Amino acid sequence: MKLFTKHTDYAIRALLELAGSKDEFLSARQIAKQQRIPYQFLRQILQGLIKNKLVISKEGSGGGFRIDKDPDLMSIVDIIVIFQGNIQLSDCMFRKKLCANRSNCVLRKQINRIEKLVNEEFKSVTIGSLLKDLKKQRRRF
Amino acid sequence: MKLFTKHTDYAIRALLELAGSKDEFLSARQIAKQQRIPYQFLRQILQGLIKNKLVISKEGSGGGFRIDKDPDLMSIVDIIVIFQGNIQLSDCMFRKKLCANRSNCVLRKQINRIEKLVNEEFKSVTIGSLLKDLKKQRRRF
DNA sequence: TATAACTGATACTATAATAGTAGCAGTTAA
DNA sequence: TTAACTGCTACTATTATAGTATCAGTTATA
Ligand code: FES
Ligand code: FES
Repeated sequence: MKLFTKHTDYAIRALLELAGSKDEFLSARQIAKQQRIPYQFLRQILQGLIKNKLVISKEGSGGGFRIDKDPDLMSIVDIIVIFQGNIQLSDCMFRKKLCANRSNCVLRKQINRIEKLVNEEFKSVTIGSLLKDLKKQRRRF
Repeated sequence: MKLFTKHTDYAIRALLELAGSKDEFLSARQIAKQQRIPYQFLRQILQGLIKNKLVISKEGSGGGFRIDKDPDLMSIVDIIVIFQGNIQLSDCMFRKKLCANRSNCVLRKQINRIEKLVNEEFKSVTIGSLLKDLKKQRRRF
């Protein structure tokens, strides 16, 4: 099971990179190289971040991307939602037709409970907090 | 994202069915009909449950399956593990090669933390507890 | 003792989700 | 003018999940 797809994974790395050099524009090429993300794939992802106003871009030579929201307010959940939709641990409700045996579905409420928990937990993990951890880690080693 | 695949989903339903008629042998055909699970698919799943000693089988005419472990000790996690392996919210550690940029991987410890939480929570949900919920529900409606 | 109702085992196919690639059009700095 | 960029979007590859099909062997029962 995957809570993070590569889209999300790479988006987080890219945002960490961007949050780390706040006022500069970094090109997709630079980020891809730094984080070893496939270039064209990263570009798709950056488009997603643009659309959701987490970053802004500058076109043309010397252009690139810059973060456009306080990293402390940018949670992992926000990013997951952009690329994978809402966090759901199981999606039977989402497939238009309901559970085959809906009356049996006592499981659903348990799933929902735990889903909520996961959401809460990941909401508190932000690009800002990760960046802080990252800096701490680098200082130590 | 899927915490439960169909394997797990159907396994839980089948076990609920079996736990509900503890001492009888139910055939795959019966369970499939009752829970509207594709017959051959269900048979695969039951084989998995046999291998892991959650149920026993009786061959031949009049044969079938019977639960073989206290439902209260049979947690959802046990079942997930059989069909999907350990609960992991993200699997980059599992793909033999490590994160492209491992030094950036402050995310990992957060994921692990929340993974642990999910595990704990689902451990407390058992076939026994679900069956109890189910009976309560049926009484009410 | 024939047969219908079963399980054991396993190979196969179909579908959908994820991951990654390619390429053209337009923008901008130098 | 050109090289370094982004915007956009169609395409392909790979993998995971879901589901099907079959054959061999077992057992109750008429
Ligand atoms: S409503 Fe889906 S597990 Fe039931
Ligand atoms: S070790 Fe994988 S998210 Fe990093």
